[in-house]
Amino acid sequence: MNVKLKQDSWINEAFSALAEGGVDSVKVEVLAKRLKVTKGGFYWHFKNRGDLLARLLENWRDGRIRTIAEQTTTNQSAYETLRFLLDLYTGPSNPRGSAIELAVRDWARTDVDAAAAVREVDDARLSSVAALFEQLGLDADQAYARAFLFYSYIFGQSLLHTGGVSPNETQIKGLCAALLVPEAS
Amino acid sequence: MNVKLKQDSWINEAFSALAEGGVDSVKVEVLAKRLKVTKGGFYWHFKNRGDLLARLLENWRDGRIRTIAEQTTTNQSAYETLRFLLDLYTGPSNPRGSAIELAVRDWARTDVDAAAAVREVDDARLSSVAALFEQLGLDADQAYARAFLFYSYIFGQSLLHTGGVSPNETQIKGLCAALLVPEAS
DNA sequence: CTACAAACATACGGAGGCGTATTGACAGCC
DNA sequence: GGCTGTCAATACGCCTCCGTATGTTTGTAG
Repeated sequence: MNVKLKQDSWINEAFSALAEGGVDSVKVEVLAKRLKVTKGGFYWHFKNRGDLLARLLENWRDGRIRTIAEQTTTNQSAYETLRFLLDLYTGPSNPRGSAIELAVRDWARTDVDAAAAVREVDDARLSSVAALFEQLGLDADQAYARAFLFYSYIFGQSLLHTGGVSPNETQIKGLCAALLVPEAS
Repeated sequence: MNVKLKQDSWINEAFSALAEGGVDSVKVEVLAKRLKVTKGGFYWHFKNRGDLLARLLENWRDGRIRTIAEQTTTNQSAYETLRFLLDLYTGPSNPRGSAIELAVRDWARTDVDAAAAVREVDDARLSSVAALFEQLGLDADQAYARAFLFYSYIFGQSLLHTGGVSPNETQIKGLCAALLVPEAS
């Protein structure tokens, strides 16, 4: 109960640190200072730093898988759902979430557990979105390819740092959306 | 001369560390150990650690901009050039280069200089590839949108960790390529 | 052979990080 | 009021890393 709350406050602060500076900046003593406590209690809630990181990973993985499941089991049309997802992850919707996403993916480059979590999340997302594309009449391979491009584009938004070269941004987004999501049949 | 060589060996080793573990793992004493020397000489070649990192950034930026310029000023058709680039960055062509790319982009999340370098590289790449799409008959906005998707897809290859859900991979790549690069007019 | 500069070695101080051990504070309950 | 479990404070040892200061070698020009 209350234990869970205190644990969660550590985890929450750890996610913030993860978002701001990657795994390497998730440091016990830094988190303690931010929570206005010393690290004395940390080792009550967690076995060690690795334990915290493992919980971070579980937490992130489960949340992402649950979210994509919720977002794709609406009673809207597949077309509308796809458009909705694209709009959702294409704006400055959730900077913290995007930062965590990128941090975890970078983490996955050097940690097998993180890589496994990312793989599970990606599989869930790709199959969910591919299912939506299949509802638009595409065969399995076509749908999977679209889903892959779909998520690539979303990550591209966070990853590509474009300066002034970009023309009117909203128009570009519209063109990309039109290329990714075929018109409703 | 020889000075440059010794410096470059530090820089080269630093790039390897960057590829393997991100900026935070570019550590003076670790590099020294790998180079079978002590850190005594490091501070002869570089002012401090930040100096090394700045040189890494310049080095990466210049190399990437030069490379994309070379790869897009061929005497092949725009269509063939686009296909070539897609094949090049879609296989396991250059794991080290891809790792450095991702590491720098993660670095850019917390460092303004890194962000500036990434921005310059992205602008160069996007405008170069957009020019190719324009040669295929697309207008400026359409070409830019295609270029954005083009690079998003390339990064998606490195970023999305897909497990067994993916069907035959080469077929998917072909479908993505067909969606990204329109047939020659 | 000498002299000087380039490059590395050695040794130090300081900071920040992890993990442990011990003690202290503050519940709720009997 | 005492007991016990929960959580935090304090203090310690150890390690890694940065940066500096100072020696030590090596190459090479004169």
